[in-house]
Amino acid sequence: MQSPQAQLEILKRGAAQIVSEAELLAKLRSGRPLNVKLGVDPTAPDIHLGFTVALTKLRQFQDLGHQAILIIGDFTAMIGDPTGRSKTRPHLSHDQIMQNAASFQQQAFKILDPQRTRTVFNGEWFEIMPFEQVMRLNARVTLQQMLQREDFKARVDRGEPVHLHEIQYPIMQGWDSVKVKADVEIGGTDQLFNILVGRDLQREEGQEQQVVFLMPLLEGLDGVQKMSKSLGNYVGVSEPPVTMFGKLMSISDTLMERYYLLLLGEALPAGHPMDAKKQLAFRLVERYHSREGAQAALDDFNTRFSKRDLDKAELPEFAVQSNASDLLSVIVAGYGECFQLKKSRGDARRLVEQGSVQLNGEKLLDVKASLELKRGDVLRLDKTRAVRLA
RNA sequence: GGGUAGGUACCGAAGUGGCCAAACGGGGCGGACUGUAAAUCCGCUGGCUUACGCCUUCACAGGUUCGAAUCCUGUCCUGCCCA
Repeated sequence: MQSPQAQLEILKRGAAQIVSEAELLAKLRSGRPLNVKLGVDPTAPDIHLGFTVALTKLRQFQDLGHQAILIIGDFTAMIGDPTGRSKTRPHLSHDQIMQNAASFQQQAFKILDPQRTRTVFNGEWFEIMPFEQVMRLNARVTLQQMLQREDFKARVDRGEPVHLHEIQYPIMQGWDSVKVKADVEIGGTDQLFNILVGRDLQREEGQEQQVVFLMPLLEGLDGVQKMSKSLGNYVGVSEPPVTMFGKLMSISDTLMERYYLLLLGEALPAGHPMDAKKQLAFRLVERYHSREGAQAALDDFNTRFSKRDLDKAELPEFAVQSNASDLLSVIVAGYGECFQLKKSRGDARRLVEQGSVQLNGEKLLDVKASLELKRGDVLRLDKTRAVRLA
């Protein structure tokens, strides 16, 4: 094992804030494996790259000999973390949450070392917690503290509702830390308050306090808001190689620099930005899939976009129904069957009229023109989607 | 519980009896230009329709009216002030 000082240097890389470094160093000096907690609410079945920033850091702790404690917030997910949210989260059923949790764990272990990971569900203690204890924990946090939080404050200022169950969230997250005797809790910078509550509760319970270990939040594909499923600006780790590659290629140059730092832990390489971007996409696809998958995605990207040669690209096969002879029906069916997208005939008409739809490279601008489709024809639907007729 | 202001399309927001499928902004999508980048310009953005037009929508349910997002009644939800 590396010296405490050396470990600290490695761990600090990429971190946004640590409360405090001195405490962390002291814990590292104890020589025992530290309990490093990372909590996640399985509100969605997929992990996206934003969350991998914290997971990657947790893995780093593991590699240094520490114990990861992955808390699956099956109970807290029903409340929904209000952090950074401008609205109350919708309620999820417990069944749905457990399904999400299962696929979540599978994906998390693409990054974590299962040998050094303990997974716990917080429903284990919250489902049976007596109300008396709930009250006692609530006595630890003041209304003023909650109102100072930017997310609640903004909602109050805008005259939007803040529900009481939402302000329970930090307390619950803090109690998780007590239950697992966390030495360190990793989270995004928006988790500062929640993690600090954990420290309070631990002290109250006579435990050693956890170190707050914050990672920067990763911006989503739009480059502005943080990556989140609900904003649709995410890259999921279980998305197919070609999709993942494509999404990464669409980011802006400035965002690419962030991704290099937070996802690869490196500086942006010199050279043409596009080459750097291809390299970024390649390496991330390789990490979550395979080298072959990454190579195939790169090749596909090159033929489809760099060479604009749709004819040689891998495209989904689409069998046109004999009764769907008009162009709009073909387009709508193509979106539905090959891309699971619901498009209306109006959407399809717009695409045609605006010159997005092409047959073998020729724009089809006339909605009502008679169609002569044959096997092997390439029908381009929009910038990123095309099908081959079967 | 009392008073009061509200609930409009993905979001914000105008509209207070017909000219409203509903201004405007954001977001999104498409085209041109590119490196599936950024910036810029143009177009589209409830459903069906080649089109005329038709259909469903302005919290929900009823009602008044030739005609309702707009008026009335009830219900649900939210902010603010008072308790």
